[in-house]
Amino acid sequence: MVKQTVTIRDIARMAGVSAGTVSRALNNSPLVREETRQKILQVVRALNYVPNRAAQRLATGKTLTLAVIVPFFTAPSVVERLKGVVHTLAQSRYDLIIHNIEDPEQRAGCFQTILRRDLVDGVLVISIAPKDEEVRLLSEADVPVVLIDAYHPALTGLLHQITVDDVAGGRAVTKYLIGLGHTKIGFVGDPADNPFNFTSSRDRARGYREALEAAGIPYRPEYYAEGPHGRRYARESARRLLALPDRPTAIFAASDVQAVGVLEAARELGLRVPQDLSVVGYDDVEIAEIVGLTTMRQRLFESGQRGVELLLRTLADPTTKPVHEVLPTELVVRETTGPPP
Amino acid sequence: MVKQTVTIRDIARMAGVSAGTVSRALNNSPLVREETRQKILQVVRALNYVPNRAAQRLATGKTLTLAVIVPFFTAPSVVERLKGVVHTLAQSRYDLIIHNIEDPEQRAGCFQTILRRDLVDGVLVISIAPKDEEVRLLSEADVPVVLIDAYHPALTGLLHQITVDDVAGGRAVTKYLIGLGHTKIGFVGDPADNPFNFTSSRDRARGYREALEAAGIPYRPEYYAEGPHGRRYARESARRLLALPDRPTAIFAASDVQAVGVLEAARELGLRVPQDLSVVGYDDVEIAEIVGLTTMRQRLFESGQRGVELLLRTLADPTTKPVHEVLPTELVVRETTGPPP
DNA sequence: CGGTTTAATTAAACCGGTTGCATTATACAC
DNA sequence: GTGTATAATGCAACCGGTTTAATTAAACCG
Repeated sequence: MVKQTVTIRDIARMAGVSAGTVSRALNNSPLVREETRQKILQVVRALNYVPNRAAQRLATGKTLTLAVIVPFFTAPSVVERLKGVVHTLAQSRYDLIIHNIEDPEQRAGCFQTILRRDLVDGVLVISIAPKDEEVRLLSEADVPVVLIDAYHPALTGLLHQITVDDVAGGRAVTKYLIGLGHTKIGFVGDPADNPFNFTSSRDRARGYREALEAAGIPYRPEYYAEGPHGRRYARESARRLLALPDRPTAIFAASDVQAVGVLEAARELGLRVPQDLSVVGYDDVEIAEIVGLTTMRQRLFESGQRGVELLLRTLADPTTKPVHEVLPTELVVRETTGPPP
Repeated sequence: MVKQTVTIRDIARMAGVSAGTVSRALNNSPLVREETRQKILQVVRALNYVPNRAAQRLATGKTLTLAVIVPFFTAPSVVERLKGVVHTLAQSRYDLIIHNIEDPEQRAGCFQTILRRDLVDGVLVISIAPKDEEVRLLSEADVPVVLIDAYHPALTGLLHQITVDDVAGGRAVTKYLIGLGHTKIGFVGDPADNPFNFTSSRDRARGYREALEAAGIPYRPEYYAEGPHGRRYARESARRLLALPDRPTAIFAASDVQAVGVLEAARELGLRVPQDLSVVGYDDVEIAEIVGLTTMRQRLFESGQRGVELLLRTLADPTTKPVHEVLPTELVVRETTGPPP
């Protein structure tokens, strides 16, 4: 065990006061005479004293640390949200510890250990929708939790939740394509049932079906393809769709990354975009602008930012009522969409 | 101050032993009879006891936490390295706290506070080359530090450093272009003198000049352009280069992101790639593959991974000699390069 | 000026673990 | 059986802050 170079008692001795007074002086207690405080601060500066974090935590029960649980390796949109979190937290005095979820099994253990008061003061969860059996764990956690891009109906009113209305977004994209004149519209997304319990693709697909129905266009199962997230799998899915005898004239991809896969498939097959095929993505991450992709913009960075704000507010005032905020989306039309051939 | 629900003394009482024995049992001390240990573990499980981290830290002087200092908002390559760090650390019992550097002023403060034993046990620094005045701070830090994609000659032998040979990389790219027959080769990069003290662009430019010289091609200052990192600025730089009366037939960009900017400029000007203009990037991040960019691949993820390994090794055995590892690079030829027109 | 409030300060008891040292239980040898 | 070495355990002192209660100093009042 290594002893600290300068402790509060050293400061106390040198300033000719007791440790308690030094502590109060540093924590801006009004119980210290201004003159005494100045003397103490002088010594503190002279010795370059910084209080021991572990001791503070033990004594106060506060950790001054927050945790973020994030599936870091899944999608660029997740990184963008994380950036929002990191940026906003930089202005506060909280430290941020990052817990990456690499595979589904880690989830349980992670939730179990993290949600304890002596480890962190609060938790942010990005893009991991709780399963039914995790609801109790989350609602009974003894630290405040904020879900970003994650949602469970049973948690409304218990936790802060920040989402977008993916069903409405999916509807809007599909309606836009229908408005262009398309009737043969395909969908490429993640498996509705996936180990991380990502719900966005599922919800966007629902909006897609609703919009078709509303326009009186029958839903054709052969136009719906799902596969693991990522460009490669999306490309394969798109290949299948585009190889159909009566192939779609437009494809709605559940994310920009997948839309790029669709574009690659189109290029392989010699289809011109948007003349032969229209493609729409979702998220508006940087790559969308680069490849000129029409997409549904989400406020990714802002979602992280907002999550931190809510968490900090709750920490400052634990009686804050948990809210469910729905961030807006916005269609960004670029060069991958046009009327059907 | 909130008291913990279950403490080590509760366990001790219920198991009919002393707190010290419980502590030893949980830390696998050989000083505990197997039978006693089992009895204790049983109680621990029954009460769902987890030791208080703050108390452990205070008592042992170990924090079980590492910090990573990273300019999160600058480039995708940085994110990729961070992923390597996060992934590798998941297998250890260390927590990772992330410190984002958003602007140059934060650097100093960040280094000052982080490098203290009672905050973290070790520090990783990604892509931030120390300035001369920071060298002392780093070498006198009372925790081990590993630099990833960052380097200072005065720190050799004092800290672990993981880099690539950017000068050699720049030379190789330029040589490759010369081999294709190009003699009019431009360079688009970051300012050699930038607030974050990023050195990679500067070094790659040096390699570029060396290769030109070695081939007997005179260096033309009007073929060299620098501007803030990012696609936009690179596009502007490229526009300038391509507007020259005797414009270059190839452009070497200091990063993939910048190479994409160059491609955009070429498209604007109606130049075909690679027939009219060859473009080479650096890093091989995901976007390079998507746009079919010829580039110099770096082992980004691996650099983070390796950094963690070295840090963990040093923590386990403080006598470990600090090394300077140079990771290899590899030219990946795709569709943006060809012989000059 | 003595008595009473009020303001500052100190002393000591926490917080919940770990660990050196003393002590007791157990094993072993003679 | 006693003596001695060894294995387990208990006790209490840490670690370095914060905070309550007790104490002292300063201010106020009639």
